[in-house]
Amino acid sequence: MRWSEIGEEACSVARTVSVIGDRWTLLILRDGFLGIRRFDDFQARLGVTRHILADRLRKLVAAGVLAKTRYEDRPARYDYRLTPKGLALHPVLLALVHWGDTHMADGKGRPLVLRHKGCGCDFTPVTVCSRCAEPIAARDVRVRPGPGARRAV
Amino acid sequence: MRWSEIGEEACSVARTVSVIGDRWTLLILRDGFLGIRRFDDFQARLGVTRHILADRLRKLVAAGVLAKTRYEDRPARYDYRLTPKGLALHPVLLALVHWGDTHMADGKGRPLVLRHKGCGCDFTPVTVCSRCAEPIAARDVRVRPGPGARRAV
DNA sequence: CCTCTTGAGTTCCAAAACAGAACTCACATA
DNA sequence: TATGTGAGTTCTGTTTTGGAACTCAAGAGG
Repeated sequence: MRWSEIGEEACSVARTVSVIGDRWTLLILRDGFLGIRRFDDFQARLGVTRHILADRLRKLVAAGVLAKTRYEDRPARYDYRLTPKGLALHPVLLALVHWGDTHMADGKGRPLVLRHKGCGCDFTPVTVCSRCAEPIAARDVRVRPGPGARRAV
Repeated sequence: MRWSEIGEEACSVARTVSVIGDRWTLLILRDGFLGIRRFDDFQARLGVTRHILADRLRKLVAAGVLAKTRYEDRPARYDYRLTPKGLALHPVLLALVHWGDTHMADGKGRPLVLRHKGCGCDFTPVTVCSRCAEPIAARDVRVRPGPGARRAV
């Protein structure tokens, strides 16, 4: 199967992966959430080649995750900022950060500390059930085919 | 920068991406959470070429996300199952599924429905603050360098 | 005994993606 | 006129994929 085909699968993970399932794309999003907007800033922070960066930004814009806006005329200058669809990826990034902090630590402590403005405390993200608000573990979830399924699980 | 170097960054996202930031790896994990364990089952479901699958499974085992166990002797047969470290990726997968359901839907409804055994209801995952239990939005989070940081954010 | 099947891979080749560096283009400043 | 900046594109050679066939060990069928 080709990369270009996986977005057509009847699976939300496959569709999501078709948009963000790339090392550079995930790092671009990380920097996007940290406030990076300009081409050269992404390039300098990521160390990605300019060619690949241009390609990934184009794809993220096409997917509606980033919006390219002209922030200056003469000379024309553009930046890339997260759309509402892009901002909705925040839980994904929080989950990645938390897993990395917990399972890929190097003994020097967390590279970043997250503070919740709502309560003023440093926090870690917790995934809970939308119905009962209890934390969810892998064993607590039963999966079954939904209306959009094409095959049995 | 090469793929092999990004795991050394002082960033939990980069370290996490160095392990799971690959289209096939994420789909392997998806199937792992759905109970797939054997080489040929992964291959048939994913449509990935066998040597890429062998490579990704090897890397996931090396990273401690999957464990390769002999489930039969004579002939020797092995399977791959999630370790506790791998099971800890569950929130990442839930976040990916939820984003795909919400933002990549094709109008046919959700491919999978998740039921929480704890309360017996179909649910969606919600990311909340570990301190105040309120849902977290991107705008509610302030990020600052932690003890493991190597540079200012 | 000989062939077929299953599970878990490995090997080979061509096609695609990538890294690194240099180059373009439009304007701005010294 | 020379230098710099932002946002890319082009060129070249190396890696990584995709696709298909092949290996190996053992059990099953005839």
